Amino acid sequence: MDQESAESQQNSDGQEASIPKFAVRTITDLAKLAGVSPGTVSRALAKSDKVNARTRDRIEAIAKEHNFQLNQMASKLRRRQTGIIGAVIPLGHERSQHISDPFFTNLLGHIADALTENGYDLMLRRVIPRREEDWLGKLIGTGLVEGVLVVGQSDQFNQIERIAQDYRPMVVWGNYRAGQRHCVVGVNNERGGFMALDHLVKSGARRIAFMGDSHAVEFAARHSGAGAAAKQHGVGLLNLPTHLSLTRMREEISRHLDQHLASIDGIFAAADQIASEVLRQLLQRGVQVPGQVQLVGFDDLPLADQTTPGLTTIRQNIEYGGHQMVELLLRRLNGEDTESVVMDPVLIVRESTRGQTLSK
Amino acid sequence: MDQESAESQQNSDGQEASIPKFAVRTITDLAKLAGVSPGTVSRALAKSDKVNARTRDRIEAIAKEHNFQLNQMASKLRRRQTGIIGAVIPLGHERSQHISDPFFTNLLGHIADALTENGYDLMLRRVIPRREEDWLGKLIGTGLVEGVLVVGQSDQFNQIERIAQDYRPMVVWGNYRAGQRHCVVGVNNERGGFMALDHLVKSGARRIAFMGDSHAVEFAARHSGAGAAAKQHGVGLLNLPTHLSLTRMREEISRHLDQHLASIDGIFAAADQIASEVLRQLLQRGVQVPGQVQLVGFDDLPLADQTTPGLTTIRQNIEYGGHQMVELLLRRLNGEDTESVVMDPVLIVRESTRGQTLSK
DNA sequence: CTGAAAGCGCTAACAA
DNA sequence: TTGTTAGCGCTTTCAG
Repeated sequence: MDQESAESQQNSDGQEASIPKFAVRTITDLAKLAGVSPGTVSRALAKSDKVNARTRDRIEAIAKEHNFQLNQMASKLRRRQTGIIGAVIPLGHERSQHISDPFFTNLLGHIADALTENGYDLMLRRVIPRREEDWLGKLIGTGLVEGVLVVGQSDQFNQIERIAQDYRPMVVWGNYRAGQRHCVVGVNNERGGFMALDHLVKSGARRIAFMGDSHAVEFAARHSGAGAAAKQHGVGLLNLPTHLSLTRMREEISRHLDQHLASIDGIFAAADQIASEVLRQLLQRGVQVPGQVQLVGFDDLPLADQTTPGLTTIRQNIEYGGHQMVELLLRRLNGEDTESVVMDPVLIVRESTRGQTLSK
Repeated sequence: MDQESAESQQNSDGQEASIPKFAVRTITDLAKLAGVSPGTVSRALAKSDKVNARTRDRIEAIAKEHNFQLNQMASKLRRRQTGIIGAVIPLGHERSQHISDPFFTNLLGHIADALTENGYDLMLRRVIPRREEDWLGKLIGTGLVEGVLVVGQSDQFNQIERIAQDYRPMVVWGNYRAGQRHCVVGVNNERGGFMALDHLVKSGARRIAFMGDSHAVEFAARHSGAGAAAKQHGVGLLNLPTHLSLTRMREEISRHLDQHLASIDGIFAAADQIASEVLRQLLQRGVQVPGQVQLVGFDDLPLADQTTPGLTTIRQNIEYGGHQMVELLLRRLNGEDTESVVMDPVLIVRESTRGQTLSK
């Protein structure tokens, strides 16, 4: 219908006074300008070698001049590849919707970088599993994403496992459980928990409390590992449930300390943020750390090195983990079948314990 | 060609033993099963009222049974709407690629929530402007995103301004400068800086240092506001450049303190993370806070309330800011032309200063 | 209320 | 090396 107006440089509506250049939005527009067919333009822009170098350069020049960019939607549809990876953070174990665990946001940063390096884009989604039943299936089934990275298992182990049965390109950050189906990257939480408690005992603590939220798989594993170590050493382990959201955490810790401070000399906090708040409340109460109570955290976030005294903690290599997740996903996208990666935790001794390094 | 095999339930390849149900991937497959045309299926799935309620229910049932989901790529292409918002964090002022300012990741969380509530998806991209020349244009021009949220201006004010000239659906977190073109949401940094310094002076400090990275627009504004307050009170303001990346920050602060500690009694750190590290190093050196040196931060991150002594700081309402950004973007997507939003900073007095509240 | 038909903008055979 | 053609899977007129 109005193709003939395409060539005309003048604009009769008189709106745009400046440079009435014909807007070149489609590959066909560009083809017309270059005097070639759309197919050739497509090949040129894809830097295909099946096109004359000279024409390619010419087309590229025109494209740049009009700063033309391919319509990704169309391209992706046709090629049946989206180049998009979905990252989803399930918030099942925290009612508070707005919690932002610095560990996860950190991990996400590394994931984003690794994906970008490999030419993929990242679609981020935070979901409250309770509200949306089939949160994973809904993300996957639409054909929008080529693969999925799940950041944290929350309390959704079974749901993830179910999806993994017939969906390959998925990698999960979390805890590995023997015989599981989905490909997971994470630290050996059980072992980390064991090390934390072992270190406390070897540093002289005898009446030790665990603080964390055992509804989340990873925390549960840390608790279980700590329990094993306690048993082995013949000491008890008091379980004091504590959530991650700051406001809840505060009052819970306060209550825990009110009730149990007198009878404990060691605390294993299942996350550094918890440890940091515990430390603060201990100091506020005039308790000596590590003099009266020794304290071990988990994660080795930057903040662990920022408190006074510095926090003894169990390190997870978050950067390595993020890159590992992406690499495994890429392999899976490629048809390979990858094993889970369980990283060894490392004990970092700072000043919140009396400094006995873990004897191997 | 092979349409006739569609109806057949048996699979001659003998691969899948379990439930050889015909895979229904396209709207056309579904249409066949339901005995209607693709168009009707499309309408039914879109819950259009131009379709018989009974047929709609039937189609929905079949869809659920085969858990069919629309191919988003195709749908988006056809409707010329992607439902995707791009969020981009420019990392221009930090060489270190892997910095993850907790303030921004926090903000991002709120943005993600607000977008989800409005049915949009979020595509996240972190860019190093130096490497990619036209980072904003490249994100916008592809038709992949319907709008863009820029999280932090970094040192890219001009680039953003350039794009804003002819691209409407963009909202930026950052500093407002009179007469600027792009729509920005942020706190009045100049004023915040003023308040911080004013508070230090009113609390008795006279020889005050500023620590921050003035290459970033927002920090520069905080510095400038602090300078104005200093001038008004007739005190000096020492500028001690300090970066955000932890390793650099550490040595810089250490050096600053080596050189200037003797001659200062107040520090305004342009971000809470800087303040927190300053505090740590001060305590380590046995300096009394606020006794010998008073300290004010900026942001009011959770960590500001976690240090001992607690950090006096300038609060930005990050949750409100995130929601505001999304709301403005939605309005712009709707054709409205929105003004920038400049929020008032709030002084939060804790223990790192001697506690004089800002006289109004 | 439903079906037929025409594309969204691009890519990939297949010919020339 | 280039042009032509046939769709990717969906939505949306336009008839009926």
